[in-house]
Amino acid sequence: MRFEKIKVPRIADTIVEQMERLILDGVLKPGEKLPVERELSEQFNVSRASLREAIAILEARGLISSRRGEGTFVRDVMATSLTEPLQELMQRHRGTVYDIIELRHGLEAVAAYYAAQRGTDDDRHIIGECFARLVAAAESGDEQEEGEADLGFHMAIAESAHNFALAHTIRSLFDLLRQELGSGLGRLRAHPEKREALMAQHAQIHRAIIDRDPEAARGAAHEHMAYIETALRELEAASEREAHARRRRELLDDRQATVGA
Amino acid sequence: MRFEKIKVPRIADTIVEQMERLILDGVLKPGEKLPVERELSEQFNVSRASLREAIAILEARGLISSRRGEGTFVRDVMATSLTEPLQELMQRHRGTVYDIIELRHGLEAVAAYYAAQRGTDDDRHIIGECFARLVAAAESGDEQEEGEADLGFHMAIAESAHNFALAHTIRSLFDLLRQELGSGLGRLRAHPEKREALMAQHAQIHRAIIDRDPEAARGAAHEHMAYIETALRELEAASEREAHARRRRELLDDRQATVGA
DNA sequence: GCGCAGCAACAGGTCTGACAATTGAACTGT
DNA sequence: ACAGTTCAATTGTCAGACCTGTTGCTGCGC
Repeated sequence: MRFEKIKVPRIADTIVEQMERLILDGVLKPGEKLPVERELSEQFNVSRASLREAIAILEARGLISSRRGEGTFVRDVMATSLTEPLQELMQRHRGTVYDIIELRHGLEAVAAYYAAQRGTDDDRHIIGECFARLVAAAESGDEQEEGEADLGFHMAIAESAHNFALAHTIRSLFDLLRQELGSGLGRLRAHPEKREALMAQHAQIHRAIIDRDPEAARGAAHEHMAYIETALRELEAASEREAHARRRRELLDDRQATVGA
Repeated sequence: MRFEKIKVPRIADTIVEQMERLILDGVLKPGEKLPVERELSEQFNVSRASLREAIAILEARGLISSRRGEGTFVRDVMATSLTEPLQELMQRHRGTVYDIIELRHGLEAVAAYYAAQRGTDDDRHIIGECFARLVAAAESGDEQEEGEADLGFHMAIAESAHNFALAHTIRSLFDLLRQELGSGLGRLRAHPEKREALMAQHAQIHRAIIDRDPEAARGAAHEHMAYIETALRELEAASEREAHARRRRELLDDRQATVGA
């Protein structure tokens, strides 16, 4: 006979559940101030330590926010993105995106190599169609469509390598990068000369695979990813400089205003 | 004049950030048991209450999980997105082992390259120790130990590449291969000349990384994996031929027996 | 009345030490 | 060898204290 293992929920979790319910049901409205911790712990009949753990969890989920000296407040719960833990982790730590791009760098090169080596006629046909879609999207100027077509093109290559594990891994990397990379690549494509460089690289990869030239395909994929990596880094550095300059200008304006007055 | 509001981060948040970093960097490996709370709070020089809030947050984010009476453990954040579907895939399709080896082929080359390029002194020291362990295991003749030491050596290289995505992907591949590949590599090492070839390749990779020669490291890793791939395929073909010959002989024996009777 | 310094109450943040509940392993008697 | 018991380890919970930032009041001088 099988019995469920008895679970003894922690007090903090129970409190979190209750308060989550209250917030989601709208009993606790956004912006509202919660009772003070000491009072709450009395109402729940738990120690303040347990209550504080519950608050820490709720704050981690973005449902409430507490400020020392002021109190604890209910936040707007619009952003209840139920993303995977890893994605949240990546958003909090800058630089992890480059780790993934770097990994993709290596994998794309391998995928292009094998796609050129053992892709079938069907594979090449599909890759050709994806490439045509990418070109069309680029000419139409539809940002969204272009991004999707880009991913589709690379995915078609990965599939053509005829390696389950490789295709699967590349696909998961895409999933991880979809939001992060989307905006970055969008800004990248805003520069005409960079946009053309990307398209030229895509064409080169396409050509090499159609020509069944594994080495050339690998080289082209390598160049493509290297270009993306450095271009994104430059972009980030540029926007950083911009922010810095803006801060300086604001400071200067303030000073002049003071002198003028 | 505009000044940034000075922020006083809570202790718990600081701890969370540090531990997340450790998990990303692979210092805290999936499944690993953390030090007990009292010891941790001592190391961080904070009270146990603050540490527990940090733990509660990390648990809410799905990065760790703690069980009363047992301890606190690091969860596998990559598992959901990388390993899980791959495992199903492997069980459904036979012969995907070579796909995975091929994938590993590409990953190991990249890992060796970056390990040589940006491995720290500590990293090289660890790799050296793992290599020594591997050599010792090979001389002692302990099959089990040699297999583990082999994986440990490669894992040390992967971690020295300082790319969390790469390290975690290779780790999950090892988990997949551990059962499947163990026997294959064991039979491979049964042949003295192949065993020596593998060891020579390991030594070459080791040397290249210690010498900080990325290209050489990548080349050595490439050769190593290519050798394993072809050797395993030959081994399989050989045992296939053997089985075929045996079937033929059995068939022949049966016929003779029939004639005799 | 107005502006301001100082002060006090308040609220979250941290620390300490203790005890409770649970688990896994060591131990012990048979 | 095995079943049952004990025990140490570890997280969970509690109570109380003190620290630190925030708010707003109060009283003073003008």
